[in-house]
Amino acid sequence: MEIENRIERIKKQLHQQSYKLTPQREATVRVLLENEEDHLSAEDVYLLVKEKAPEIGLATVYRTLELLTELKVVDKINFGDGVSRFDLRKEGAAHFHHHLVCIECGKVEEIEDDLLEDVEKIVERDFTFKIMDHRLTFHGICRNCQQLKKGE
Amino acid sequence: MEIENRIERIKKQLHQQSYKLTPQREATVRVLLENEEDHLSAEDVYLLVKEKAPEIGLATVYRTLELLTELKVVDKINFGDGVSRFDLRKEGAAHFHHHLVCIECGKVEEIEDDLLEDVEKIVERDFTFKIMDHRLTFHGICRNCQQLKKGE
DNA sequence: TTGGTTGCAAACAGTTTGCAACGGT
DNA sequence: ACCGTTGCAAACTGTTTGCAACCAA
Repeated sequence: MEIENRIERIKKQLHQQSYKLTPQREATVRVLLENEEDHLSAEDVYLLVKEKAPEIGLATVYRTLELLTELKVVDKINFGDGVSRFDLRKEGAAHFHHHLVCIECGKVEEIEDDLLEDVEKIVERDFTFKIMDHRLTFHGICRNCQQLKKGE
Repeated sequence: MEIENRIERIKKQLHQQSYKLTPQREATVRVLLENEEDHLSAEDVYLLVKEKAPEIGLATVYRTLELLTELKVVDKINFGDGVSRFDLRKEGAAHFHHHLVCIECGKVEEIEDDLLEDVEKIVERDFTFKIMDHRLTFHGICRNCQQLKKGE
C-alpha cells in the first residue's frame, strides 16, 4: 500500500536526523497523506488527528508540522487569509506546485505542470538571481463559478 | 511634484466612493508613497506615520490600509512570515508585480515585467480558469549574497 | 444633526513557549 | 537515568472590533 511506503520513508528521514516517528507524529502524517489535495490548516489537521488520537495536543500538531516543514516533507503555504496551510511535497518534486484560488467560492486547485521553466531562465539571467524555489498563485474564477455566473 | 499628483488622484478615488481623505489617511498614503520600494508592514507604516502625526492610532492605520486595499491603491502581500505587507500598485498596472525574495539576507526585489502572459494563456485554456490576478514569488539567492558566498 | 472617522482598549485568532510529566533505550 | 517528546495552559503577535467622542458638510 502506497501510504505505508511513504510513511516508512518519512520515518527513515526522521531517523536520519535523529528524530522519532512517535504515534502522534505518525497520526499527523497519516492525516496529511489521506487528505493530500486539501490544503489543511494546522487546526484542520488537529481536528482530523483528534478523531484517531483524541489525546493529542494542538501544540504537538504545530510542532510536528514545523518539523515536517524543516524536513521538506510538507510545504507551508499561505493564501492571504491569516492561516498557514500545509501541503505534502510530491516525491522528488524539485519545485513547488502552483495553485488556482477561486475568488468566488474559495476552492483551491493544484497544478503540477512546471510552467515556469522559461520564466526562470529569464529571471536568473536578467537579475542574477539564483532561484531555489517559487510560489505561483492565480486568483480568478473557477470553471464551476463561471457556469453559475452564466445562469444568473 | 509627483507625490502631490498621486495624492490628488487617490483623493478623487476616495471621493468617488464617498470616502474622505482625512489628515490621518493622507499621512498614511504619504508614508506609502515615500517608501514605495519597501514592502512595509502595518506596524512599519504605523511607526512612520507616527513621526509626522503622533496622535494616530494603530487601528486607524489598519483601517486605512484595508480601505486602500479595497480601492486597489495598494496590494496586501504576504511572504510567509505571519505579517501582511502593503505595496503601492503602480499606476495603471493591470497585474500585480513579482518578487524575488533572498533566502540569505531577506531582501525583496521587485520585477515589473509581465512574465506570465504565456503561462496565463495556457492555464486559462487548460483549466477553464478565468484569471483575475496573480502572485509570483521566487525564493533564492540575490546577486549580493552570491558574491559573498564566492568569497567564503 | 447626521454619518463617516478616530483613538483607545478590549477582544480575537493563530501560533509559540515554559514546564512538569512521560516513555523508550 | 537520560533525552527527546508530549499535553496543558499561559504568553505572544498581528489584526479586528465596540464604543464614545469627534468633526466636517
